[in-house]
Amino acid sequence: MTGTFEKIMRESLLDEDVIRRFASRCVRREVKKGSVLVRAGDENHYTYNTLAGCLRSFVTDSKGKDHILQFAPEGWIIADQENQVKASPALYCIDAVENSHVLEIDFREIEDLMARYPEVAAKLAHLYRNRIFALYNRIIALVSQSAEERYIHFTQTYPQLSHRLPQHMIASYLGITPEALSRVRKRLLFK
Amino acid sequence: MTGTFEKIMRESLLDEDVIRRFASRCVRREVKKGSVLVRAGDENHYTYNTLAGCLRSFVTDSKGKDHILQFAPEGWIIADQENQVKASPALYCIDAVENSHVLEIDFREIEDLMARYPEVAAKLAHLYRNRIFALYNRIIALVSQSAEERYIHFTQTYPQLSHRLPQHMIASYLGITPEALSRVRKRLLFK
DNA sequence: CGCCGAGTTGAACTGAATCAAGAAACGTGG
DNA sequence: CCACGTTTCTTGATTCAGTTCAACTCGGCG
Repeated sequence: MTGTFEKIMRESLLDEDVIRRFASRCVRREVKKGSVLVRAGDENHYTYNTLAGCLRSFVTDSKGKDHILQFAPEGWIIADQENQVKASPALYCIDAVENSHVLEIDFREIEDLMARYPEVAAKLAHLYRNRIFALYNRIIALVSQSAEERYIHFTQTYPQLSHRLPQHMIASYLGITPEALSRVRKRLLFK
Repeated sequence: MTGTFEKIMRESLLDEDVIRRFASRCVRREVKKGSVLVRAGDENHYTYNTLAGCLRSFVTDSKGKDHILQFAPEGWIIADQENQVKASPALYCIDAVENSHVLEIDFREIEDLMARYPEVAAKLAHLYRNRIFALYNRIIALVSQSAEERYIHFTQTYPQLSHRLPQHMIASYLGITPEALSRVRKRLLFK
């Protein structure tokens, strides 16, 4: 199974040995469910590409409550890049929701790649842009929809994920409590 | 006053005549406060770069309520790019919050620029990435903070904007009602 | 078998929405 | 420059979605 960055590089028609050199600097890791890849507050230089399984990123707020920012099932890229760009400690935690295979990539390798091969940067720009669309949609959902509407929308958008993930994580992602989600689901049974 | 894209092209050391050609295809427009640049549901091919004044983008939800997604004061870029990438009608409206000077850029010009000059794409990738950070922070704020906390954070992050904008627009951006914001402000006076 | 995390259910509470009405600020035309 | 109508902002009363806290069930796993 080949990583997302490799795929992008290949689509950008980079030399095979450039790709190999990049790939050689990525570390394939097998991580157990629950293991932590990035801990908030620590220094962190890695971006992860899930090959199998599922990762997530989350923040812990001032009241000690967790909020899931993103899930990263197969093929997804997940990272707390903000701390890396700004050279500050990690803001988010990243851990494994399931036993997973991941590619661990040094952030500087990606920066280097973007600087050296702008065609890769162009592809990443499209990737980023799509992420922006998704985030705007999530913001709209948060400000305009009820918990029930957001849950329905989630199950429709990510039908596979909504079966794989524990309910309390979905609740956290949707910005509601596990109790509230439980009640929403109960209500939906009668519809 | 030169546009943001021009600045990026110049930083990317593109030929002066390429820059001029791009600039010649942008339309400088003077828009009155309240005038609508993009109407949801319409076809739309433009990205806007505010030179002076302030624009905003917003959605109208199923209950007829507006939600502001973004403000674009001087130097900012604003667009509903999702509809353009997907060749579907606009999802958002964009209008002028103040009398403004804007640069109207055909989306295809930008796509073209990115395809032809990957170094520009690389710069845009960084721009997009920063937008992603901001959006994540906004999501975290929405799920973890009270209306009061979000308002305080907004005034600290955008002190200039928080004075220029009408209160009900700030409320809309924060995802609360104007009444709620009015009460929050009253409460803050006693602190 | 016993434990522990996940999910459910109930009851009380609360932050913000809603609805309604009034006050203040604004700009537009005479 | 004033008068008017239109937004914008404020304040109060009520309602409601979702939180909180606590107790209980269930299923898996050592």
